[in-house]
Amino acid sequence: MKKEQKTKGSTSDRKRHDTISLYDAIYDVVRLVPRGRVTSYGAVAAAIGARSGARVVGYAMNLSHGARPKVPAHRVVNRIGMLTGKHHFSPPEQMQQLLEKEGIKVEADKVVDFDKLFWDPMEELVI
DNA sequence: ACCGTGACCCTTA
DNA sequence: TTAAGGGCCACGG
Repeated sequence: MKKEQKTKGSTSDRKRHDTISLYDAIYDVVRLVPRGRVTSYGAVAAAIGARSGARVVGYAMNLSHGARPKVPAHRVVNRIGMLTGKHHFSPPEQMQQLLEKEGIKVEADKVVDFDKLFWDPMEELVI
């Protein structure tokens, strides 16, 4: 895959993931999301310590289309519980369908009781 | 190597 | 209260 191109010697310890890619960490965290629960992009970003922000997480999700094992991108929503990425699914309704299949209710492209169903990866990482 | 784009989030008016 | 703008980083062309 990607090798470390150290053109600059002063990389310092900015990245904690030298051997693995940032995307791998993101996928791993997302895969940790239990069935029937949801999380947010910001939570994942914070979990991996990516100050890059939630934006990169969303971008990673976009590439997770062909990631193996399958990445439950449908369980990842924005911080208000809105299905911002639904439009990117094969059929846009697919995301909502998958959520409903897991017992999650969705209304107006928003996860019902998002606050209760919210799953913070950080809590699991602490253990 | 530079520029534009993006499944976001936070601060300020 | 709602609305708007800026900022952050990574990837593709």
